[in-house]
Amino acid sequence: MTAQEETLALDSQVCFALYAANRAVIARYRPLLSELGLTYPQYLVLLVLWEAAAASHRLRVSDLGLRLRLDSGTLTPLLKRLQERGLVTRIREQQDERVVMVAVTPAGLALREQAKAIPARLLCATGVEPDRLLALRDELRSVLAELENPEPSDL
Amino acid sequence: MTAQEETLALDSQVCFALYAANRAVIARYRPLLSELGLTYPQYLVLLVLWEAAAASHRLRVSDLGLRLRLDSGTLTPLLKRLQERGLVTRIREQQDERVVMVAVTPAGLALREQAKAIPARLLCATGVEPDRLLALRDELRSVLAELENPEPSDL
DNA sequence: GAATACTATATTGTGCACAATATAATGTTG
DNA sequence: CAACATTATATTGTGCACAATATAGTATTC
Repeated sequence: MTAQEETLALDSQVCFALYAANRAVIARYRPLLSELGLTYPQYLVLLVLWEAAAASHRLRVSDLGLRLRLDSGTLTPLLKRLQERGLVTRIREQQDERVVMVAVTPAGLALREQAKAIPARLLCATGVEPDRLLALRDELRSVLAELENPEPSDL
Repeated sequence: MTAQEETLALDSQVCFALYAANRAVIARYRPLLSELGLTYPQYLVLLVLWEAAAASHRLRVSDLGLRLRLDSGTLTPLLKRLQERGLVTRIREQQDERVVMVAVTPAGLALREQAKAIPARLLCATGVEPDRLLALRDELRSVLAELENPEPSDL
């Protein structure tokens, strides 16, 4: 196998490890989130909204998108589903009617109490050491930052 | 912030780092794969099929699924699209007609020549050090293996 | 060897992701 | 202030993921 062929081997690729690990994590979350009637992306959206509510920060759809790296094509229907369930409000601004503010309702905030136990339950169920996870998170963040740079500076 | 609330902060979660990094990697692949008319999952499928062809191994749909952790609901339509483009064949076995064998066509194999340059081009474009990527890959694999265990052994 | 269980793939339906475009409001410029 | 550009969200269309179910072929058991 040549060097270039070797790099095309599935198992040698970081990208596949990332792809598979991401889906495996989501699969582990699924039964726990299903108890709350939430999907994984909905849960991530609520994490941001819960934080904003705790800090009394108002959030626009685009703020959510920046934070989660998702666009309106993903967020609009997702938020509508959460709204239909009475978990969030979507209110168009009066000063600037292009803007839609998103916030959790009391019912949405109440879900947070049930969600609190999820990270610990997951950690417990999978048995991965917390220190390794923290190190992995930091490394992923660092790689993410490099990937989001338009180009490497030294070219 | 209590310890349980802290674990609910978006930025403290490994899961989000994994989710965001995975999509960032795919976004980096997208323009390169688009030159070949491929999506990222289609590329992963072809990686496996190219390897199988090189090793003269015959692959069933379920073999692909095991390798990529995808089920027929994902693979069947994806493979049909590749088949429509003349890149793969899907042939039902005569001995056991429940089984469908998948293989690349000559046109599909030809795509491999163009795909060979992709990993190097990506590495170059992102400027992440190869050693860090290898370490990250190994750590992700290890976590994946633990996640795919039904339960931790020490409970 | 007919009833039953099992296996492999396909189909259907829901919910993301994301590109492309549309809509509508706001800013800007001559 | 009218033409134009810009901004923010929504809509449409395609392609995954995955649960649930269907279909159809194979193996087993009495």
